[in-house]
Amino acid sequence: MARRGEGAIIATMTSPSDDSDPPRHPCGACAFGEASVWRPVAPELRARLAQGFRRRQLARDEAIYAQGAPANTVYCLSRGLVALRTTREDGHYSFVRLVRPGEIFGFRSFLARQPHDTEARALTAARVCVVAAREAREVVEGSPQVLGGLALRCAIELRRSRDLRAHSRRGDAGGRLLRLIRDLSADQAPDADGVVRFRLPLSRADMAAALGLAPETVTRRLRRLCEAGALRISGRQVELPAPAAEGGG
Amino acid sequence: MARRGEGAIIATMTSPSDDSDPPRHPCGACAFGEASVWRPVAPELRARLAQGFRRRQLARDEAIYAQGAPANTVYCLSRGLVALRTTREDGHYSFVRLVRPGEIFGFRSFLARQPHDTEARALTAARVCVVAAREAREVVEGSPQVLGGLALRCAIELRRSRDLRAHSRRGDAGGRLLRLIRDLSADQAPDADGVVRFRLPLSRADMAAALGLAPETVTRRLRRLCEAGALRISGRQVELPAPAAEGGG
DNA sequence: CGCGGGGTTGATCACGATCAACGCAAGTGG
DNA sequence: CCACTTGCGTTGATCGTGATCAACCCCGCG
Repeated sequence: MARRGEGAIIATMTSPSDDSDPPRHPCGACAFGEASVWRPVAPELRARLAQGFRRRQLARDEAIYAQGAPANTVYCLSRGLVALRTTREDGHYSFVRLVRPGEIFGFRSFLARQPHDTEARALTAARVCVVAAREAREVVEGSPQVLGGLALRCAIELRRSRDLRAHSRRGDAGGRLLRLIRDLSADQAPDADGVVRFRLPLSRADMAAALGLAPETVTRRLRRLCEAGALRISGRQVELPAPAAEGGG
Repeated sequence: MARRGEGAIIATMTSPSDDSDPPRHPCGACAFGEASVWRPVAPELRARLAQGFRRRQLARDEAIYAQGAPANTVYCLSRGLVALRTTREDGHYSFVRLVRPGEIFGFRSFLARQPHDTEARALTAARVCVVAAREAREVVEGSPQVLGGLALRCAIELRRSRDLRAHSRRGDAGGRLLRLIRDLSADQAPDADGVVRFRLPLSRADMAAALGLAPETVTRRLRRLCEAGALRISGRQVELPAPAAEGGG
């Protein structure tokens, strides 16, 4: 439950317990059964929830919903990574949020009853649990605890967003970039030698958008980070050496 | 109900209807009775809400709660302006949010059941409605609609925060600064000649923190804006000429 | 009178944006 | 199999911007 580093670009939710969790309600089948927003669902609503529930397998780069689309579903990511982006009329796009396993998305539009203001797209092969808005509303209206959980997630997300904004200027681009990559590697288990090797789920343009930089700057800073020995990167392939226990606090 | 400009630094909630609204429930006394989060309070809970309810008059620069303080209250601003700021260990502080009349604050910590991560301070003489967390929780647990309203506010705030982050880099510092000042003047009625005259509620340092700039840059850009005729400013006193109907769509 | 905080000004400089060109790999179609 | 295209990433050159450090000013205040 330890709070992640002050300036963490991306924070994790609770860690998945085990996949062997018995599927007691629709969402119980995923690893986040206990932590699911739908968890304390009233028995009489369980069937209703099951009705609006379905699971979806996503290929890398597959779209989940488009910007401006009506928000008639709430999503929970059980595997993989999902990016939330917005494109504006002038063509500029920004990286709104990275969704990690166990997190829900699409709920902001669901709560506000507005069309999605972001586009959701799988960054890797992924699996999402989908709950139709109609059933979701019934469940939410029937069980205040679920609504409370939703509100809590929203509050958490709000804090994260604020932290992001506050820290978006802190330090130089290199430091922020390194932090972003470290955060992206958080799910990856280190190799035997302590080095974390993984495929970067974000393009240079994505990283640039996430950090408020130009793609060229990302390239250059990455190279400087390489030269400084902070990491090795070739294309999307990253090697992140053990952080040498520098995380004091 | 028209949505504010895309890049509005600060968005307004609903406009106050009238002060003559009969005080049907504790919050009915303020101008936002109809729009209050506590509004659809169940009759049996009204007394409970009244118990935890009180009103507070604030002088300019008076603190409402400190960063790190336990979040045992939820606030609704009925008059004046309030600033939410965070200070970090290294001394740097950031301007998290400006609270306008009709908006609630302190609810994020209330929802997350965490101590306040921001400090709240009145920027002008202000009046807040305070609801004790204990009673607030009872009301929220007893009436899902109130919780729903709270969640909605949270969702709105989340969107605002995201927009802020996405736009925080857009355009040059001068443009963002002018937009900030225009937003700050939104409550002010224009003079007979169409010029809006008001006292700036933010210090240079606050504006800098809100925009991610250095105070010196704020000073310089303000002067350039003056020279360009976009506004007149002397100390905290601002004159904002009519925006020449440039607000297209 | 000295003090202190907020605000201003000046000089300097590193940083990152921008534009343009190029490399490279993965598709695509013949 | 090879030309062609397309998108992503890289490199280079240039330039404006805003951060930083330092000094100073102004004003209120004890």
